[in-house]
Amino acid sequence: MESLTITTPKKQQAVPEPTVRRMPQYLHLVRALREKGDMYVSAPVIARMLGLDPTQVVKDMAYTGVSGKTRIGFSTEELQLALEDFLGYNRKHEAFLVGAGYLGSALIQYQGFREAGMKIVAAFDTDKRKFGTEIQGVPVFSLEKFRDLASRLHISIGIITTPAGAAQSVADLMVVWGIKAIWNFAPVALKVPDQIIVQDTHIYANLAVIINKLGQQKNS
Amino acid sequence: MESLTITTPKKQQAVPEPTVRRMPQYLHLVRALREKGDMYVSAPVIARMLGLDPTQVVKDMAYTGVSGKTRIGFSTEELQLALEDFLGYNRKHEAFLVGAGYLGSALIQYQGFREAGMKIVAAFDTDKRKFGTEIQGVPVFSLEKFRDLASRLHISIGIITTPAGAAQSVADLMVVWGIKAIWNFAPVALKVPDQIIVQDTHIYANLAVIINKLGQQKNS
DNA sequence: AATATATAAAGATATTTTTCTTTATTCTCA
DNA sequence: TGAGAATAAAGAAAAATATCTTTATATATT
Ligand SMILES: NC(=O)c1ccc[n+]([C@@H]2O[C@H](COP(=O)([O-])OP(=O)(O)OC[C@H]3O[C@@H](n4cnc5c(N)ncnc54)[C@H](O)[C@@H]3O)[C@@H](O)[C@H]2O)c1
Ligand SMILES: NC(=O)c1ccc[n+]([C@@H]2O[C@H](COP(=O)([O-])OP(=O)(O)OC[C@H]3O[C@@H](n4cnc5c(N)ncnc54)[C@H](O)[C@@H]3O)[C@@H](O)[C@H]2O)c1
Repeated sequence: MESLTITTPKKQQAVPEPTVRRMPQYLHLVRALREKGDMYVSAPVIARMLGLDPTQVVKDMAYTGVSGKTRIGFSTEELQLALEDFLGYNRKHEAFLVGAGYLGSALIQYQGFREAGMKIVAAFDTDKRKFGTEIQGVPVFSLEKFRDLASRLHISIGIITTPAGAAQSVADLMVVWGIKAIWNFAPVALKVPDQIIVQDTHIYANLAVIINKLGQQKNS
Repeated sequence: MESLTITTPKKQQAVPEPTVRRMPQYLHLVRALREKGDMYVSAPVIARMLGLDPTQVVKDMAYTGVSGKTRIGFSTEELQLALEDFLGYNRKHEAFLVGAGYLGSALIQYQGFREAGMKIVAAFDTDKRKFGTEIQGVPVFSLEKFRDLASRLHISIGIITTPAGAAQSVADLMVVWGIKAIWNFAPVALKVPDQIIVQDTHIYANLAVIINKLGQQKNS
């Protein structure tokens, strides 16, 4: 099978993940600068504001395709457009969220995602009392409805904010319904087919880092 | 100043951050295994269940101080205790949360943190309507009260879930009040003194990774 | 117009993290 | 009791990432 393909298809650029993770920060900053009226910004300035290494900023900027002017910096307008394009803020991805609890509600309500390329169009739960309700205009359905809706609409992202015990079965469902990427907030390792993108957001992990550093500081 | 110290103090072990971030996953798994009645678990088994490399699991386990038995694996009881100790789940850290909105409420309500070494003891906001209310038994105060309470209690962690615009000023306050670590959920880069630990949880970054991967998949 | 300077960009190096190899132990099963 | 097999542990190699260095360019200043 492998030997039949001419070469590995090679994703078009393969931007390093740490770079991708920094992109939203750049965009946030550049938007603020433009609102302030700044026409240009240099990599060293960006670096200082975000606490990064200047050359790293230059390297990251290279991935946006924007070329800076020596001694002037990058055009903020050009940068903003390039970053928005890079992050896919134009082509809107639609998402389903399963588990309309506290965290799920926070995500649904959050305006930021709308202008960030993702729109949560429906939520699902197993709690009867939530059926038919709305969270910021987003309807909450019974999980039974999921199949029907997902096949009709073109939903690419599935968000899991159910308790840990239910996460795997929800993921299995999402795979069946044709979801392309799963954004998982439950503290479990999901098992899904290779082609499905899984992004875990383990809030615990961040807490662990904090507590570990606190402990280190104490014993030094 | 530097030249006076014999050598760099060298934190006692300096566990790699990726290792620290995996520790909660291990603990979650080991707890589940113990409940199931398993007395031992081997690194390869853990690796398979969490989708990790077996030798990486072995290396991570080494940091807990637990020694495994050849052909048997690690004692689940020993592992659980060691992981809990490593993650500081025993010595309880107390935290203040500022910004009792949607996300803040979700964090406060979340039971998981209580058994994870951190207890949110009070929340603060600028919205008058929230003063005097409680979220799952955690009182919400005016931000004015912050100083007074923080100095009396021994609060080591400050959680910021305010809008981005208010985050820096809240961080400044936290520094003044003697907070040791800041857990920041607002999408901004905080400027604080060196000795203050800052952990950013930029939910945007995860979304960026998903959308980037979706885009790559499409163009391949 | 000439010079000094800040900058982008490309290349090289260093560091961190993961994966691969090897070795030795000890438990299981014949 | 002994051969075989699965494993932990330590070391080496590889990969990914971040930092440092150099070079060339364009711009503001004199
Ligand atoms: N709240 C936080 O701050 C936080 C932090 C870290 C991790 N998490 C994780 O996020 C997840 C949700 O946390 P939460 O605090 O919002 O919990 P929650 O109890 O408020 O919400 C869970 C929701 O999922 C629904 N649900 C349960 N089983 C379901 C199923 N099989 N299908 C569909 N819906 C189902 C419940 O009815 C409920 O509405 C948990 O896995 C938790 O570990 C939350
Ligand atoms: N909700 C999410 O899913 C999500 C996702 C990513 C990032 N965030 C970030 O988390 C933060 C909070 O988001 P949210 O959705 O909970 O917003 P929210 O509006 O629900 O909550 C913000 C709260 O902060 C309070 N506040 C405002 N200014 C304050 C100040 N100076 N001091 C103290 N309190 C103040 C408000 O009264 C409000 O209660 C934002 O910075 C947002 O960008 C949220």
